[in-house]
Amino acid sequence: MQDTLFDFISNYISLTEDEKNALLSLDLFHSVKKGTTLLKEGQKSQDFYFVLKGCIRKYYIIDGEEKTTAFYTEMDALTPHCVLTNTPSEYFISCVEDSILLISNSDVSAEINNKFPKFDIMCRILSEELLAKQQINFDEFKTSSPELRYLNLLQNRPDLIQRVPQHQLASYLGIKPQSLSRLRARILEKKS
Amino acid sequence: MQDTLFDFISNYISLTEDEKNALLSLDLFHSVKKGTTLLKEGQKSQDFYFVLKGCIRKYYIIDGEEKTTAFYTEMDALTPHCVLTNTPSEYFISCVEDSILLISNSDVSAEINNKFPKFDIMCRILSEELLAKQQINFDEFKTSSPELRYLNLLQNRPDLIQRVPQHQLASYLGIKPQSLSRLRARILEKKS
DNA sequence: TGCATTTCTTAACTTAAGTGAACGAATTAT
DNA sequence: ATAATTCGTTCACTTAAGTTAAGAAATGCA
Repeated sequence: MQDTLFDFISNYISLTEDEKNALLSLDLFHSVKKGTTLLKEGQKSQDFYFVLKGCIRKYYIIDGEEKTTAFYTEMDALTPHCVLTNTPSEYFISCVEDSILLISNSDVSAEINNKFPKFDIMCRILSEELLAKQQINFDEFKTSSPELRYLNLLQNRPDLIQRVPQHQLASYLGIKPQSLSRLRARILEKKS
Repeated sequence: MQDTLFDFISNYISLTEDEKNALLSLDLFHSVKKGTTLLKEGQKSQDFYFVLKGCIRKYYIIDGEEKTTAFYTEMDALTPHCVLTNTPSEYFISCVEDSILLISNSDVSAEINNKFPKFDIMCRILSEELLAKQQINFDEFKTSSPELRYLNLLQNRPDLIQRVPQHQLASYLGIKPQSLSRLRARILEKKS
């Protein structure tokens, strides 16, 4: 399981065995059951997450309705907005599948960065990469219709469509579950 | 005019007069006429922009249609994606109004960061802030209808509605100009 | 296992956005 | 200053998404 973590890290920096062991000794790995809520609206938290296995999602509740805005799967990192701003969270984070997560916080990561300055470098690259990805994603969403968004998802993250409930997918695409059903039927129609 | 720049910078780090003069001596300020294209699709570039006065926009051309995904006004910074990845740009950047811009590039900013390590700190805070803002923006867009997006814009960036052509605004909201006209008429109707 | 709940799909109807066209107003170019 | 283009709005019509409701399928729980 930790292999996923070290694979990920090796994309950015290289670690000695000692460093790897130091990381593992921090005991940051957690098994989380499907359906568990990791962060609630209104709650303050210092924790950020790295998905080793499974899937977590971020969602708002607006007028009593869940609006899912992101899914995080293997090798995705999530730092909630409230951690950065130290304000109550505006959204929820919960587990879509039984998952194994690395859960850390500012204190721990400050300690790590202290011991291994390399990590600072990785964090910088990571956040730069993330910003770039985020912008492209945003642009893609803005410039596409719901149907195109679905087709893009089918291309880029086909696994999501299998592992995530339809009604969560629908709100992720910016539409209602009924519209997603219809849209899929429409696409099948066209193919034949 | 440079006051805008120093006001901005003072939010992050403090500069001595010497440092300010060193910055000014680099001659990074440019006057750009309305309608000027700063970056074209397919083009590679190392330049990034900081808006001192005026407004620039980022847009894609998809199926022959302009899709505006962002407006940058006073105190906004824009680093095109192609600068980060050193790939041909997927979008255009052009001037909405006569503007005064700070235009810099990796070489110059490496030089600045070398002379004034402070700047590195500012850049890190900036990109962290930007990422956070970007995420909130994205979520807001995803969870809103075109009408709500327009009303939010009216709240948060009322100036944009005045200074930007309606058809560019429309595509920024993810709809056609005709729909924006209708939507505005609908809102006026409701008010009365 | 069986019951209850949640989830997914289908359908009919409503509402809002897309499309194509027309026309006046504003802007730009000559 | 005038002609030409671009821009914004309106309209009629089409298409797609929202809404409400119902039933089937899957899931969770006792």
